[in-house]
Amino acid sequence: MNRQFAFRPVKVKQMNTQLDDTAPDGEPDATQLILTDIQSGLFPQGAWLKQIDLETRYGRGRNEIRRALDRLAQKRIVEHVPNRGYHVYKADGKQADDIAEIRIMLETGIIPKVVEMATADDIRNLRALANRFESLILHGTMLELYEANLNFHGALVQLSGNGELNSVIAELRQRTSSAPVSQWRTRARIEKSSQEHHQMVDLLEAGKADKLKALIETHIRQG
Amino acid sequence: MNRQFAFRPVKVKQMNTQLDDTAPDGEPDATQLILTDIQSGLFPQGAWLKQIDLETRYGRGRNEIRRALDRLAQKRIVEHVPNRGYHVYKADGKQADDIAEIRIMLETGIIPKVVEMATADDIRNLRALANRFESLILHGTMLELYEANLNFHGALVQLSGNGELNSVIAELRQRTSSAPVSQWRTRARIEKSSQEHHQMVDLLEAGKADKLKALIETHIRQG
DNA sequence: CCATCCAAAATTGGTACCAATCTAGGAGAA
DNA sequence: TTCTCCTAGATTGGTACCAATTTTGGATGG
Repeated sequence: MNRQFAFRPVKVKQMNTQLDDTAPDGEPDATQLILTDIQSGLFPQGAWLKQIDLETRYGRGRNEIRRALDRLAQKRIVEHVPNRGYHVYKADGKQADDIAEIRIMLETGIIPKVVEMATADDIRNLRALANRFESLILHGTMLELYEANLNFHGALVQLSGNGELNSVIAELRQRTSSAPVSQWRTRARIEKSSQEHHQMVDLLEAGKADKLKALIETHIRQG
Repeated sequence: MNRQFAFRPVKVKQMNTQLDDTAPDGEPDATQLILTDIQSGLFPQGAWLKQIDLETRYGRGRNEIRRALDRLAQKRIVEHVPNRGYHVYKADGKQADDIAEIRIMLETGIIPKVVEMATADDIRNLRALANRFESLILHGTMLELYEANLNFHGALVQLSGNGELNSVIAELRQRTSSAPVSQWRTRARIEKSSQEHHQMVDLLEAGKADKLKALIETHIRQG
């Protein structure tokens, strides 16, 4: 047969490029729902996640729950014990330090490139994100604060032009901050964080790479 | 009731701390099997992985195959298209560069600590691993070489004392090297790599952190 | 009173089946 | 012939069921 490429009406289908996909209907993936409930402190460290409970809570089939739990286990957010089930991972102190160390290496490592690449628009954008975090201290929930913080750091990382880095860092952050966000930090610490966000933008604008690196290091270490 | 902690014969059960678990019977997980077949080039880039084929090939139930494919999709080694199946991810050039960049940041970032921590035993061990790689150039398969290389770098990272770093780097490596190992590199490049392994051990023994960093950077970039 | 043992209930996890969807290939019209 | 439409086959993916394992709570014996 000759016509190897007949033209047919091709239905383009969206592929899953995201890590945690959302259904096109706006129905969020069960993985994300469970993760949020862990981060919000609803499921504390060590809690057992029973499949039936999750099934009824999120209104999903057993299958989707099982898949979600397996994914969270791969990300080491929950732990799987055969024939016993899944429970929320207990973050070790040493482990948290190790992960912070990795984040420091990555988030400071890209700073030279970030300083080089940042445009005036980028800096405006970062300022907006820093402001958003600041305003949420008073009027937002802890979860919103947590996400605003993620957005700020994510935007900074994005400037490096390294598309893979974001997913790697996001994954790392998910691993530690599964500690209840409710008692994330004290109010004083949060306000200090907010100030540091603004300082970071200032240092970036001034092009002071070394001082920015040092600030990020302390910022992550105390977080 | 008063006795909150009654002593019963406790059956200790092994938990899954590894990323890709192997069953206690020595039956390897389907995820690992498929991954190896991808890395060995049996399933080339873009190939569709049909569930029935995998089922018969590995002698596993449909369920385990599905779980394995989902895990590989989470790791971005395969891509999932709804109602069409899973196919081997096509590695982008830019993406490979980005991942190499991340590896450089991490593997050079820990060098100060590695230099500080390394004992004479550690150095002997590294030499042995470098020798093993060298000897496999002649008598080993490409897959064995690939794994020996992983072992060498893994041992080096291990010296940093950062337990999390290994899993992060291992995951990164899996993402790029899903390109067929068969045509991994030319013979000349492999021999150069082997030489560099030895040089790295030498520099580590001499305590020359900066030169070691530079060598690792070029080593990763050309790999 | 306390530890041990046993049976019932609950939970996990695998297998089989079936509906929804897509692809391949042939029949029919221009 | 060449394009379009349609049916048959293949594949994916969800649901339901059931076996294996564990936990719970009470009965039994020291």
